[in-house]
Amino acid sequence: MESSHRNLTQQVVHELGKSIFQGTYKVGDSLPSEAELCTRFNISRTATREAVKMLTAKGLIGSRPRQGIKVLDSKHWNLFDVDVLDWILIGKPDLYMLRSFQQLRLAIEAEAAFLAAQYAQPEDIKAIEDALVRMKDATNGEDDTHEADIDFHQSILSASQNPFFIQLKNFITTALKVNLRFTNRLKAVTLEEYQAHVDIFDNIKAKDSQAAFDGAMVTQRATLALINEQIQQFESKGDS
Amino acid sequence: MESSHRNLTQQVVHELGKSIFQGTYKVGDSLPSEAELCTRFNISRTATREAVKMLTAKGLIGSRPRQGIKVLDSKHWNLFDVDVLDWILIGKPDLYMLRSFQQLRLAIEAEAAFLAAQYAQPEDIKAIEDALVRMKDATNGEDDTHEADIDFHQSILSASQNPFFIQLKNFITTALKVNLRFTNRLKAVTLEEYQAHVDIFDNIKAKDSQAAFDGAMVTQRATLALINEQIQQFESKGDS
DNA sequence: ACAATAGTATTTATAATACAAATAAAAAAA
DNA sequence: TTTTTTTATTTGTATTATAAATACTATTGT
Repeated sequence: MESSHRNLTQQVVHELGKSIFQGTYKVGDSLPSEAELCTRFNISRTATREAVKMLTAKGLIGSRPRQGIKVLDSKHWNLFDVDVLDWILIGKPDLYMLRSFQQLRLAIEAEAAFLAAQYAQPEDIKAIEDALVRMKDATNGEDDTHEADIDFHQSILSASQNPFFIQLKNFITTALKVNLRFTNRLKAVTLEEYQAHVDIFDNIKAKDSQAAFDGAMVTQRATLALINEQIQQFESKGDS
Repeated sequence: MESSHRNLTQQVVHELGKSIFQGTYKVGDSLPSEAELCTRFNISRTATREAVKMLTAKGLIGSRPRQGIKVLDSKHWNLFDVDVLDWILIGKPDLYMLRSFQQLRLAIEAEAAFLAAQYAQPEDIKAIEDALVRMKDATNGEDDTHEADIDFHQSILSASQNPFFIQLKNFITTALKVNLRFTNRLKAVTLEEYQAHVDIFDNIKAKDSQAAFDGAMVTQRATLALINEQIQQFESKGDS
């Protein structure tokens, strides 16, 4: 039995949300009617309707009398919602989705580094440094590389002191997880990658915002280039 | 009577959402209990609960038995939700909020221009150009400057072909509106500003992504610098 | 045959009531 | 004082009933 710590309504929200991103219900499709959802999940109309309302609030579906419940066009989806990002991940994103993540990551993380260099407080610097230490330890197998990596990027966003960048922690975290799916290296980050992180940190600590920006940008563009190569490879294979 | 085209639940969502961003209920505060909300809005528990669930889905509030309904910490708020952005605007954002908007705008719009140069389809180019024409007309008072400006920025985001950038249209639109609040120029954009837009468009059309990026970045950094000046002025005035 | 109209059926929207579950606060016991 | 038990309050879920919206059907008139 999964996620029984959540209440009924939230479980249904999760199930339906997953279904949408797994393609069970596509854009424009009708979901089962309230009545049918009740019987299918064996719950009351109250719980069903509340679940529907929550998905409505996240921009995934819309409901009108007689017309039923329909999946809205994806332009309405709140892609930066924590739950939605979870469902994207569960829905097994493809290479194109990975690229979309990386394209926005690049934009956000470079400027976040810039702002961190300007506005980071001592405790922010410490948080970044801590994550960095754990990354180094991880290269020796002493810690989880991936978690430390996530913490590193998250603490830079925090250091920006900007609520919008901070809210994008969810997005960046999911982006890193998607990335991991494709690169699926069994072990630590390379020393080269680690050094790039250190360089960015040094520039943030030194309050050299432009250097921090440039450093992050170079790293991110490199990652994006790799993804584009993979896509090109994939597409030429498909053409033959 | 306002917003009577929406159904009851959504009206309550709007009222409560507004209240939170207007400071009626602050982070950590309890909202009135379900029972009290029912009497206050003169609606059934059904409608009340559905409204609460929608705000919960947007990350604004949380509810637990006996503890009641509380405003969550702002780090949980879905700041990129259309409704939330509306409420931010209604809540009369200050200079610091304006800066936060601008900081993220800068990151997004520069890279969006970069991607637009790479991936824009003919119809995207046309949409950008159309907006540009309407902006020029607006300098002669023939059209609404602000709307044309919004369309210009939105169509660049569309041209990126990236769902995440496209979802950020709401954010950019709100950012532009917040900006307008502070600069509150009665009339058109200056010719200088207009020319900057044209330059970016030309580079996108010429598929020179780096130039498009640089052009957008310069413009955005200039805007940010202006805001920072205003903040500095404001802060020095407050110190005296 | 076609168009406008009226009627019907289906689905969501709202209301009202009842009870269950969680939990904070108070009372009792150790 | 500390722990346990009880109690009261609030949200969570279920059920039933009715209203409102609207797609579909039948009817009517031309």
